[in-house]
Amino acid sequence: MKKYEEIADELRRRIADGEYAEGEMLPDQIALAEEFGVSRMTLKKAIDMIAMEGLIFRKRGVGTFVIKSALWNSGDSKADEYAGLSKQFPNKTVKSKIILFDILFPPDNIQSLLMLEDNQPVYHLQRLRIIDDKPYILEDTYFVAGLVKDLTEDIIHHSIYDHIRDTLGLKIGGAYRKIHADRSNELDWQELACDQHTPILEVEQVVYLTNGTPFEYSTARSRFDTRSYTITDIIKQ
Amino acid sequence: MKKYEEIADELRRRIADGEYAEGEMLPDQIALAEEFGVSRMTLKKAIDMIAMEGLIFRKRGVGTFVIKSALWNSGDSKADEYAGLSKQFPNKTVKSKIILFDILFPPDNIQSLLMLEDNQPVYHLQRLRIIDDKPYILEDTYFVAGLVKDLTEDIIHHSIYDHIRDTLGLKIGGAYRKIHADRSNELDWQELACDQHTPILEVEQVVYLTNGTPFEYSTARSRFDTRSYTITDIIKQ
DNA sequence: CAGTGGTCTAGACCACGTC
DNA sequence: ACGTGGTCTAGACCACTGA
Repeated sequence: MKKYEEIADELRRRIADGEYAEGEMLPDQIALAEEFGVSRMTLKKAIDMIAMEGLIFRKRGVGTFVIKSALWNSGDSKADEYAGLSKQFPNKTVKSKIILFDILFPPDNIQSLLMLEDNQPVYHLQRLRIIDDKPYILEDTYFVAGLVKDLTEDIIHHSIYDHIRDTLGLKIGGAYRKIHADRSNELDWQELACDQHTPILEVEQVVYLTNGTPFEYSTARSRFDTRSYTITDIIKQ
Repeated sequence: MKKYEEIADELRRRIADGEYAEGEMLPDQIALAEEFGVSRMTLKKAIDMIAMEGLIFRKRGVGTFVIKSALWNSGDSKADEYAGLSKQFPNKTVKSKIILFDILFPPDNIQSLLMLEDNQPVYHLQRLRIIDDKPYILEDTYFVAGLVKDLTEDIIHHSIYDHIRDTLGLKIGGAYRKIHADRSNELDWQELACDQHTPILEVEQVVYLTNGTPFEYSTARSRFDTRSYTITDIIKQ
């Protein structure tokens, strides 16, 4: 365990426990460095981390303070987003209905978004994700077949991301997302139990590996009254 | 100008100009530190910055590489989001129609989101933002009156965020956002030129100062076919 | 094994706010 | 003037990868 991570953990704990109360000033960096027995640079790295998380803020010439809104506290680790639905809802039953599973050469727009050549095939997968027996998300996904190998019927019924991460050993680097509202289409009516005038929330994304190679293009559609997308945005000053 | 910012700028330029091509390895940190005449710690800080922006990735024991998708390149600085519509569309005419402007004690849910006591009033402002003479966003905003002072008819016709930042000297720290799809309501029909069955994209947010004090709660509604919300998400490894 | 990036040090000086 | 956080150094050692 790196020293700055250990120190950051301890500082997070002190804030959560109220040892450093909201709005109050922390001890200065020199005092903290002495307390933890590290150099000031190392201590500052720990401080930088929890500042990025939005727990504290700093004023040069004044001090370091606990931020007032513990609102977006340490609870929701962003990594969950890529862990799959089963991890996001540990207390619910998550099932999948496979609507379509095929391998093919992608249409032009998708080929270009995934930066593919003409001879590179993709898996095309449509799944309805069902939570506690209610239809929740209608996924339409294209995976680059050369990267996301060995997709089987068994895997697509469970967590594809577990397979990508654990079996294939690929590392996810990030995603580009676009969130729309949309009119519902025939497939929505069938699968999401809605009618022609039900608004739909759609999350469209391209997901990349750490080296910048795109490996997935997908859209995820839900009824307007079952899902919303949340973001906490902290400005780097 | 800080040294690590200067170095980061230069490295960004080299990547943009193709001097370091996509997928290629950069010189190692010691060589770069010597070239720029700085210590390795300072050079690494510059490298860290552009890695967070998603331009490069690193493999310990191997090297530092230019990421393949220069897609989400340095173009779109996120700070724009808080600069107001007039800055986001510099080539278009941005107008505002004031629908409602009032000062009052907020309803309970908003009082709690803004962490206010019973005796703290808020401004309530409804504006239609018009771009190139087309209705675009219907804003419904509550400002904490104790923080966002001296709102006048003149200011609300132009940029409120300029007033907050420049005149009042407040520093924005971040925001918590929720993005929904919704059915349209009567006000939408009137102001956004749509009918009863037009889906609406709504961005609901609480905006905070750097010390964590919330100062704004707002919703921004648009027709589904005029706006979408984009995010680039880079995972810290 | 050589070469890479990651961590850490003990100190120095600077920029800023407050008194 | 003083105390705060921000930057920077010159060097050390470690962890990992690939030949």
